[in-house]
Amino acid sequence: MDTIEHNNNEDDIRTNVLSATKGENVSPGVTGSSINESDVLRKPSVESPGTAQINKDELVFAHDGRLKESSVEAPIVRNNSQQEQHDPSDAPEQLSEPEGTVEVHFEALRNASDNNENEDVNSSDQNSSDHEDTGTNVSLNIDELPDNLYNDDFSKLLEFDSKNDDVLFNDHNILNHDIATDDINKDISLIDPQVSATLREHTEEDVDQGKDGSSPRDTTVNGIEENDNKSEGNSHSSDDAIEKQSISEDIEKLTFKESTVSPTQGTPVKATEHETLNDDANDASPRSKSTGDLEVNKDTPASIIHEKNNLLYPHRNNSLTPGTFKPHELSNQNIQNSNLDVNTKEGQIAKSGQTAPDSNINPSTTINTTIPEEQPTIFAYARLDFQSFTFYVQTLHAIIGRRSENDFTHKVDVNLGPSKSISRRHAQIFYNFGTGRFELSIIGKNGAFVDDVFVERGNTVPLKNKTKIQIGQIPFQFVLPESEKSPAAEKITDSTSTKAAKAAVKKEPKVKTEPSQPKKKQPKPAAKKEKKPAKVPKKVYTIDEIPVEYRTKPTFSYSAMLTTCIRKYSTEKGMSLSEIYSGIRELFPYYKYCPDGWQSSVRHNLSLNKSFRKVSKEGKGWLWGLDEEYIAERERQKKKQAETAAAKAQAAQLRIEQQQQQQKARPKKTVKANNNTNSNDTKKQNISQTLAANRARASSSNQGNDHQRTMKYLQEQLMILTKDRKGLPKQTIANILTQALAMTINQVTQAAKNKGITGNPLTALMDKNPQHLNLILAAAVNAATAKITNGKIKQLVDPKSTTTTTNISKPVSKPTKSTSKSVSPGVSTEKVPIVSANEPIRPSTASTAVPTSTPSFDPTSLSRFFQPRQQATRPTHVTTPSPTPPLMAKNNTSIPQKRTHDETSSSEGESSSDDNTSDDDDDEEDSSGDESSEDESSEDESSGSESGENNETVDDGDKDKLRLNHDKIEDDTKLEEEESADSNENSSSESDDTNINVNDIAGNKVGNDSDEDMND
DNA sequence: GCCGCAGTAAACAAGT
DNA sequence: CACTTGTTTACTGCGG
Repeated sequence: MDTIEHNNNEDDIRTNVLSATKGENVSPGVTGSSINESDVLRKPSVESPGTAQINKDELVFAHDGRLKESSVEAPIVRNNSQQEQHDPSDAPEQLSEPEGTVEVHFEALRNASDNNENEDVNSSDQNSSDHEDTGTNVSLNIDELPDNLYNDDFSKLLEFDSKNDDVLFNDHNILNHDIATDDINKDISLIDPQVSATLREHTEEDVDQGKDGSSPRDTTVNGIEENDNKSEGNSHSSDDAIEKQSISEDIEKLTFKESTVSPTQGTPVKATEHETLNDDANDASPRSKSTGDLEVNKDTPASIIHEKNNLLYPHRNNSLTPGTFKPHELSNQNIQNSNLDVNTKEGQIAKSGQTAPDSNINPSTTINTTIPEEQPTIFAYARLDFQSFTFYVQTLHAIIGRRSENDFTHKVDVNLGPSKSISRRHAQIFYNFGTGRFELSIIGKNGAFVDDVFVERGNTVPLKNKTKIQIGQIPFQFVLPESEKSPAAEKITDSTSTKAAKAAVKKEPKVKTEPSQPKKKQPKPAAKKEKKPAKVPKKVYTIDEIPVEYRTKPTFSYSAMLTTCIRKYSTEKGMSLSEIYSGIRELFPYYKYCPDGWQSSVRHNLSLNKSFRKVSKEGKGWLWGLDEEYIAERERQKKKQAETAAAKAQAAQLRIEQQQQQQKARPKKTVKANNNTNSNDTKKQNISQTLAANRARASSSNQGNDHQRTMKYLQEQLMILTKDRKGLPKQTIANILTQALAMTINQVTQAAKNKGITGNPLTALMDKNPQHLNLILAAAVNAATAKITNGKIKQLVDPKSTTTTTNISKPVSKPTKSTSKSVSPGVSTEKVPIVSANEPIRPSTASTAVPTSTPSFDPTSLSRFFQPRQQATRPTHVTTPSPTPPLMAKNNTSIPQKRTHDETSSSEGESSSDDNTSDDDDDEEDSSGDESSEDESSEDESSGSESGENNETVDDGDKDKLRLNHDKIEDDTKLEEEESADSNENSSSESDDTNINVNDIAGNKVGNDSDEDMND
């Protein structure tokens, strides 16, 4: 049951730790508890007691972010509690901090939001030193921020649709609403579909958070493994699952079709088996009716179930072959088709030939009322033998529960009758591809007995052949077809650990049932074997399971990630490999969901890259650290190169300009003597130099300026907005502001990102429609206030009163006017039309593109500003106020197959392009920049690449700044920009996680940004 | 087309 | 024996 994605011990353990104390209410982005990641990480061996680990199902993503396998055994079941969490209605609660703590630990938030795992962490424990410091050092990470504000208004504000552009830039709508947090989450549905989807995903993720850490093995209870993870991870409330499904229905369906398991493929099991297996062989008993109370769900429209299944279990390659049971006569097709019938028609035997829409896709559950002998074999994955009837599991997922007479929204596949002791959704049986077996997730609050062992709600246990289950007063037995018991099957399952097994799993895990007993009689032995296979390859996540923002591979190079990770989490002694893995997962949740393989790259990088060194030895492995000197040195070199390049370029530019002037002066004269011969060369030179210069300039000055300017503006506005503090203490205010700022940044950027908008939306918005930005800020402040004050104060500011007070001083250097032209050459040239989800919005582009502040804002202009770069280059697009630029729409559409270089380059690379240095290097250096204070300070302006980074990660930088701001605020609530000289390294790594926050990471070059911010 | 860099994969060895 | 860790090598793709 332990299908936990990371089999790896330490990692898992850590993650477990993180997820362990998952609070009951895990709010996607907001977590009251603060977690010290580093601490968490450091506790390698801490086992999460009783933590429910979530088992995520398998969705395979290629390392590059492509979806490799669609197969999803949907871990549909999850704890109710979790479900509740997901429930939008709960959201308000989520907002409030559990502990009523006024202080918001951003770190925790980050963890929570980014890594759901963190949420799990006990708030109390987790508030570790780092966070405690937060009082002053409030670090904002984008990640920390709740991905979504539970506030209609807010979400509205963030809608970037073409149609939303207006909204975004026009206040009126917003003003009409109360930003009271009460409304929060009121209806996610109102939110942009994407957003809502995101929300759901987040929630789910939250639920799943623990999964990474999932302990390799499940705890075994009397031979029954309790897989909390699974239960949580796998078990999503069916409702949620459905929702998800509905969201991605189409996609899923497609996938599913590919992966469709045809019953025919299965090894037929002979009727005899069935009989043997089934003591009750008399399945024949009229199913539901026979039992009286028991009913096979007819209510549940089979179609729904089918769909669900399809969606949930779209295993392309993982084909689980149903075995055959003799009793019924159902041709394969019939069976398939019949499923629906069965479901729909109560008490009736499925009839062949009936075609349900989806019938061919998947076999569904069937109740067998007929006498076995009379009937030919039935193809089914498993069978539930009740006293008076038999339920054939022909789908990979079946819900067992009490059908509510009135409420038809609750659908159950197996109706256990009216007894109130049975929840409407009391349990789910589903096939876990990860573990290669059927599992039972207990959803009902009253739990269930499995093999005479009580299983509480939220737990998932493996189902072996003849596993006895009792729900309420109704006992039944889970029976696998004989084929499943076959040694072959066992082998497959057993060998999961091996590559072959993995491959097998991916391709065609035939009957991946548990290695149940070769002999039916002994289910227990099977259990034994199960343990071995316990190590499931890795959990494969369905797209739906993966939060949108984590579907794309981070643009950071491994070296950058490693640098960031080590900076953030490492102690003097260094970090172990497993810790590094965990750290990366924390920082870049993408790696929680993607298939393994990246670890190899990590190791490769550690070994190969001189930026990393072995610090000390621990056990069999080394503890890795950074070679700051090397990094600094490299950074310097890059800087130099960049500078020289910039200088060159500038010189060239000057020359050109002079030439032009001269030409103008004397138009007649063709070309200056200076270069007829070299004209071409010079041209080239000039162009390249110009580009370089522009880049350097743009990145360093413009971007930096924009960034700073934006942050400053936000700070100021926040300060203004919160003039009336309503008696809240400084600390609280600081926290609120921090959070609000982070929320704003996060939300805006996220929204822009979702819309495929590139550039720095914040800056653009600030320039274009500061009023709107203020509204967003106000909403964020209120949301943050409500959250931080636990709802005591719902509205700290009146959005209506927001006004733009400050003049936004734009750097002169910026190309103000034509957005298209203004775009820095370097940027413009970039190919990437599409912005990957991950791709941080480039501030630089946006900033540059952003026309100088214009008094009147054109709502439609938003699209212009945030157009993908390519478009940006094109004047036409820019000029045309197309409400919905085609490109923009991409958002979630799909998991980027690969992170395109564009993305990477665009987000990070763009800046780096100047240097040409590999991203990694840049990143590293950048990060290293933290190390070397000089670099940082200087870098801000000088290094184009870095600046680019900054730009890229506006959010990050913003966050950093936010943090700073908070500090400032706390101190005096003054906006003074003086920055205490921060010890770069220290601050980054230890004193404040803040410096090197996830945000930073997200922003690619953490170090620089943060440093800059700090310095600035 | 060459070169360098980065990413990926694989093989292999060593340690636990 | 299985797994992790670390190193090395080879290959590929991209960009300059």
